[in-house]
Amino acid sequence: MPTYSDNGPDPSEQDTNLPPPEQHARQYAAVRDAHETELIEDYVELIGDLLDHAGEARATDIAARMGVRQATVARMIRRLNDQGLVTNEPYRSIFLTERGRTMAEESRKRHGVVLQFLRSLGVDDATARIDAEGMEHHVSETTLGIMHEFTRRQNNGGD
Amino acid sequence: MPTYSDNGPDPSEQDTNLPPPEQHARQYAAVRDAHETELIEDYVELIGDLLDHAGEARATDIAARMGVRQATVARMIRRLNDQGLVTNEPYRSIFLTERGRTMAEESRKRHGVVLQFLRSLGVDDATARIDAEGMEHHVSETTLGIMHEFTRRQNNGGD
DNA sequence: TGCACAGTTTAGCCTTGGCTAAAAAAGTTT
DNA sequence: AAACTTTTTTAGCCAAGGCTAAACTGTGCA
Repeated sequence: MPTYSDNGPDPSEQDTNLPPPEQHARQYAAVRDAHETELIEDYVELIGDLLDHAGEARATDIAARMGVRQATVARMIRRLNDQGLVTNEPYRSIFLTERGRTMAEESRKRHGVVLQFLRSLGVDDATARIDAEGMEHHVSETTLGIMHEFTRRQNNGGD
Repeated sequence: MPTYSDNGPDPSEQDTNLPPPEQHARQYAAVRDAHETELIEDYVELIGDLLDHAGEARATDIAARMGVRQATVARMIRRLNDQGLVTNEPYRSIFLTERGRTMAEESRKRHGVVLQFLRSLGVDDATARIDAEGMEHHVSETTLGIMHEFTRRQNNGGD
């Protein structure tokens, strides 16, 4: 039976010491890597959501939902196109490529797991949505699995 | 006309519907805001840690631990100085101002709560450290409080 | 003392992701 | 069809945060 409280050696000591420099550097590098991809993922996820819910993804709607100007969106769309994540013909709606769809689906799933986890923890909906949006890109697969399991138990148990 | 934007409170539907555009935009805005401050906070936190543990904070050490070049650190130090977070004389070690110390302390605390929470959840130490580094800046006060409480219970209960 | 090396700083390049302003295309209304 | 509005695109500005290369300072050792 896996348990939640199976943490490592004496936690009271571990916080006060710094990790070795190389490990420390890898931690920050992981954060920087996440930053590089996360905006891309957010756009792709949003485009996927818009396609599903509204049937089309227009630059205006993306801009309104991202809270940025259309010019910013236009340039980002070009970048997504360059990276083979979307297809778009001038002055037409935007669609996801196969790769784009895969990314959108993964993002959506990941986002959902984090959001539900936060709700399961007892975080109110509005706060959970904001936090999930930011946390989503910094949660490893390992942690994501644990969050998923936690949520499942919480929902089964609290029935 | 699309109807997806005016969704009711029905909880089973909430995941599949998009939030209203303005709320959606505020979520992304919160993430962008966090990004603006988080690197600053990371530097200040690291400088505080180095001062505590090594007695001084040298640019070389900061660079090694952040995993960036010294030139990058040098410019960041200048920014921190401009913002009244550190004091530094040319070719000398770096120190925190009162404001810097406050920020470092808050960051350290926040970081600690998230890290311990992840450990309490059952995440292994190395993974927890990486995830905490990224998540730290995206966790609201509300959620932080809940995480803290969760950890406390877990540690008391699993004793 | 003087020289070499380590550490720091400066200068300047690149990409990203905001922005505004203005041009161009599409859509709507009269 | 012409005129007006909305949407999209393009051009160009700015700050942030990486980088390299080179200049400068300080320290330690022969």
